[in-house]
Amino acid sequence: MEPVKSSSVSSDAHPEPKYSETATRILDAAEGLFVELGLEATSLRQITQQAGVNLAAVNYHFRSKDALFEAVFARRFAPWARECLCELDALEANVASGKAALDVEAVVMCYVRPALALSKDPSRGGAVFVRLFSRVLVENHRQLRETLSREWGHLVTRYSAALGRALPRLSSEEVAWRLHLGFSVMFHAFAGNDILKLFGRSAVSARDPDLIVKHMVPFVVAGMSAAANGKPAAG
Amino acid sequence: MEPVKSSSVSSDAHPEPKYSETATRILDAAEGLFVELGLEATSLRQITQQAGVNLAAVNYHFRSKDALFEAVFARRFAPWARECLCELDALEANVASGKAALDVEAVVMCYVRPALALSKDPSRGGAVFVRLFSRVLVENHRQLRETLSREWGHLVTRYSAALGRALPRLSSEEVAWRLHLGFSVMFHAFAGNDILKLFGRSAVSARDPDLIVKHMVPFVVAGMSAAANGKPAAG
DNA sequence: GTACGTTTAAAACGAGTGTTTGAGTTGTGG
DNA sequence: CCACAACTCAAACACTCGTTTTAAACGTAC
Repeated sequence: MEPVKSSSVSSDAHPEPKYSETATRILDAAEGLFVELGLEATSLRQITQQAGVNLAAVNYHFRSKDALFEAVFARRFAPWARECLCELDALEANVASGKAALDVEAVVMCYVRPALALSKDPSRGGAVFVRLFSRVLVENHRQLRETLSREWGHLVTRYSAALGRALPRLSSEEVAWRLHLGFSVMFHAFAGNDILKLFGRSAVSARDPDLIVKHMVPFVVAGMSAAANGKPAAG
Repeated sequence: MEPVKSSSVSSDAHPEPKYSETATRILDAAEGLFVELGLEATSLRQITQQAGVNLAAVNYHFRSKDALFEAVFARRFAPWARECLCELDALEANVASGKAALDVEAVVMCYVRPALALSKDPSRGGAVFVRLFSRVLVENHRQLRETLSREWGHLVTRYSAALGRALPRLSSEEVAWRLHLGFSVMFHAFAGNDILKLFGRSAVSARDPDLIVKHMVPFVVAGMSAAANGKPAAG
């Protein structure tokens, strides 16, 4: 009676849940509407109408609206997180074998490359998922806390360790701040959260992923590598 | 019959609308709930209950839920925008009279000082409003487009011109990108959007405004002042 | 006192929500 | 053929939403 899949983001090997065509259509429609209108403002009837399926199908394939939201998110998040980990593993392997230097830019690129690949691949959600991710961050959805915090926390720990090795003269507290600030830029830049635009047109075409990377990486690398407390803050 | 105030953010001089005590209590309650739950997820009944007023009062003092949201936002935004403009005016006056140098940090501080003052002043919404602002940015609320775009656009033009003078060797397109990226960090840092935390605990106590400024300003100044395309992006 | 504009109170309205039900339809294996 | 899943469908459920309506209380001027 109930085909409800287990909704862990990824437990061990590759428990990637396979969805039926109807379920996939629901996920696709929901993904687009959630990012455009928000979770609360999107009704199941809008989703099923856009997906061309019956209303009850969403409660059949998924358990509830909240569970659907979780599934929408988990479907995209897990592969992307795996890719980030692969980048970090590759970097550390290359550093260990002397084939690469562990500098700030190398760490930054371990995040930029998966985000760039994701942004350019519509079959994995493309930029839509990145925007959904940023909404989740700001809106603080409770239902994703447990699902996310474990995997995400692991990733953060890895990035933090790598950046700490790239910035050996900084205290661990300062490394944490650099990571916090640097990831803030990268994350919101990929999500297209253009504060300068704010409903108007911007001087910056902030939606082309390659352009974003081109201008963003030097900015982030310079910020992360800034001299420790070169100047007092409040002048 | 209808005490509905004009809801322009600020037309000319100081048309600061004065609200009755009931209306103020509604605004305060709505502000907190909107930022905590989001616009759609917050019901008028929650607002009026927390404010200790009757349900119909919100449709009497304001016209509708959307108009209330606009009023909540406008009440905080206008004074803050004025403060930003004052900072820019003061900087340019000091530069003109030779009392100050127009460097990147000076421009950054023209944004940081008002944001810091606002964050530390609960009587003007404090950090709550900054978080509301960031929700508005990400959620792309239609009802604020017209209200905001004019004033905000003016502010952006001023900051852009100032930064352009502080970075004379950069093209105007690159200046726009620096402004975009720098404001992204500052804005989300003040809003407390901690991507590293993401529901878990963070290594960074990202909610103390003074600490934020201390670590953020060197980061942003270094990023904005980075050498133009010092390194190719994708390796 | 009466009259009036202002503000609050409680109840009701119609529309839309997430969810459930139960019957109907398909496809596959014995 | 039948049985048994997997799945779809239309209708209904109980509920909450924003908004409106109606009546009542308040202060002030005549």
